[in-house]
Amino acid sequence: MLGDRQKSILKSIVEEYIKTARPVGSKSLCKRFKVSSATIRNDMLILEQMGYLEKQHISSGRIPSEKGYRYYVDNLMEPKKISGEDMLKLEKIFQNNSLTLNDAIEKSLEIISDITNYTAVILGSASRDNLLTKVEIIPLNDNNVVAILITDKGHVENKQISLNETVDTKEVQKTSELLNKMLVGTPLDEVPSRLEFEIKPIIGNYVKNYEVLYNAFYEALSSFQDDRVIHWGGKTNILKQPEFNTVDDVKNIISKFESKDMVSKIEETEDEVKVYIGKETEFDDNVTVVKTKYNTGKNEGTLAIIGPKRMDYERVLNLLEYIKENIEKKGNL
Amino acid sequence: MLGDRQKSILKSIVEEYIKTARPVGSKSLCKRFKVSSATIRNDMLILEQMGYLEKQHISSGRIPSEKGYRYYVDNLMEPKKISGEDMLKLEKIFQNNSLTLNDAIEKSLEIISDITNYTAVILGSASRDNLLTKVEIIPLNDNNVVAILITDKGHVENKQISLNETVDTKEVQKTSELLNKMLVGTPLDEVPSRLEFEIKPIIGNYVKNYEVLYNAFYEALSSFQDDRVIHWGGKTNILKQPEFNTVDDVKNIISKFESKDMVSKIEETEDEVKVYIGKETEFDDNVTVVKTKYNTGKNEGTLAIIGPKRMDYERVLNLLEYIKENIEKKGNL
DNA sequence: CACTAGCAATGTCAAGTTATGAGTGCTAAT
DNA sequence: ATTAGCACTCATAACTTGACATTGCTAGTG
Repeated sequence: MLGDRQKSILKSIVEEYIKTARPVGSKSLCKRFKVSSATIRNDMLILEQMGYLEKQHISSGRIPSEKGYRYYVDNLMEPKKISGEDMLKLEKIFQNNSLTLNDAIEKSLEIISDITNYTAVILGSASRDNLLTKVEIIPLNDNNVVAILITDKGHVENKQISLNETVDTKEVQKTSELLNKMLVGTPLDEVPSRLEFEIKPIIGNYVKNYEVLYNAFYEALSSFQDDRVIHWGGKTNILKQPEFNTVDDVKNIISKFESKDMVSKIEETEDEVKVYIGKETEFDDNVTVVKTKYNTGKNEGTLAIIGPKRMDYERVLNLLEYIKENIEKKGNL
Repeated sequence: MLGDRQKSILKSIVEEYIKTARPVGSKSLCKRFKVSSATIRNDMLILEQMGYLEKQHISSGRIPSEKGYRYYVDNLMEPKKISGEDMLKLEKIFQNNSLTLNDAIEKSLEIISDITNYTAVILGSASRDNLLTKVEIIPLNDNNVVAILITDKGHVENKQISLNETVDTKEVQKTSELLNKMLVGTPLDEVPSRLEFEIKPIIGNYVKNYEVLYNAFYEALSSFQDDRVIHWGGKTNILKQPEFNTVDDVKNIISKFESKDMVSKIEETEDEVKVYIGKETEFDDNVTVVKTKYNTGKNEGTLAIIGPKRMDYERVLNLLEYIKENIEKKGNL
């Protein structure tokens, strides 16, 4: 479909635009291809007609379209090795055995956001993937207790509970034992339904005054559902990119970062490093998201890099690939 | 110092500017004061010379200076009662007894941010004010445990710990018991030093292989130090204000919201509702922060509203006052 | 047939121009 | 003490201009 030179021109334009953020004109490519600018222009025209390039206005140079970036990522870019400098910073983290996996993940993504100037996000594992390991109920004073849930991934959730009436500590204790006996091993997102259908019918047999306690716990344990650890690296880095040069663009992306459905839009289910460009992200048309699920057996979640569509794909893909591998290696020890 | 009409003119200008965000000209005040625009201008000139008013350029109307807002807040504004509508929304929260104090605080500040379109912040109590109530150590697998700290205010912190070598569960258990015996009742910020000077010298008597455990716990418990619960309401609300109409202003305030010393800049030590305008905030020259410490005996922290200097002071002050009172009433039950 | 030289056409951008309107400061009169 | 009147200043928006970059097209060339 595309001639060799056309592919090569597309590649050059994408890479030049990634570097400079300015539309690329035909003249600037003459030397590299040893043809006249008119020839380049002819090829550019074809590339534009096929949807790989765009113009900002009739007499501007060309910039890659989303289709163009996609073609570049899928067919043209050449994997570069991670630079020695970058490698050094990351190796330090993964060779430090006293860091927990979570700490290593957070630190490495912070480094990526630092060296790339993009924004990095880590989403902890979804509640459906966490099995309840222990429920702890700790009394604070007459009316208040703290409920703590610990999951098999080491994730901890807590919620303070206010009991309308003073309840005997022993009853609280019994409830706690019952919950542990019945709920350990349950995926976090099934806790509410098991509370309702398995605990509720029998709790009266064990615990006096059970209604107060049951209601309080039901509300507390249900509220964990959509809680999710989010860790940001370089949250405002993306604002440094020249594409965010209007007030509206900046406000818009910041609002999206703070919005409630950000988690669901960013979460990745695929096991490899994937690239989503512009509309493909379903998050924001102006950005590219490179992301992957990591899974160490004990622990899983999503790693994501958010940057402009004009992203340094070769570099970011390799960095993320490298980190994913090292996380999974470390996690399997 | 200031004549009655001059005070009244200042009040009008502040209130008009709060409402419209546009400089106020002399003509627009003629009707209200039944004098000519020239007379108003003469007074404006005096107010400007005394530092209460400013001009954006030589032929613009006047806007209040920081000193002008300060004078308005201290001397001119008249406390308005909270509107019935606002009151209704807030009462619902404080009359719901099954909400914990923390939930009530969060919900009420979210409502304030909603109805005012400013940004609300809640800072949980500082670690120095939290006494350790319990340390829980929960094993996940051979190499990993979760350490959980519970404080008397119901605040929970947790940290996963990776042990380089496999350690006998019994030893972990003993360490946990020792930590509880020695540390319960300690303010959170004194935990590290007590670990070092009281636990370290004796832990060897109780626990085999204590070095691995001690080091891991030291690192984990020290990392809690500056952790602090921050809860935002309407974090991006402030961007809706017309004063944030350049890219730089938006980037600047967002960066400040994300910065590490945000907590220390916002924390309030005074027990009443206080107003900090512009430079007085020591946080950002373009904003006003209205804030107060709340203290229920069991629980304390800071409530803050961040908005433009052109803030609806009468309303915000009363809302915050109302919430503070209700929090403390509820907390003392 | 692939390539090229040349050129008119079209757009951005920055700088300069103009007209309009809002609002001030000052002065002389009441 | 207050006012009417006027010259003055400045922001803003609309328009103009010239410099520049780049394109699409056409007529040629090897």
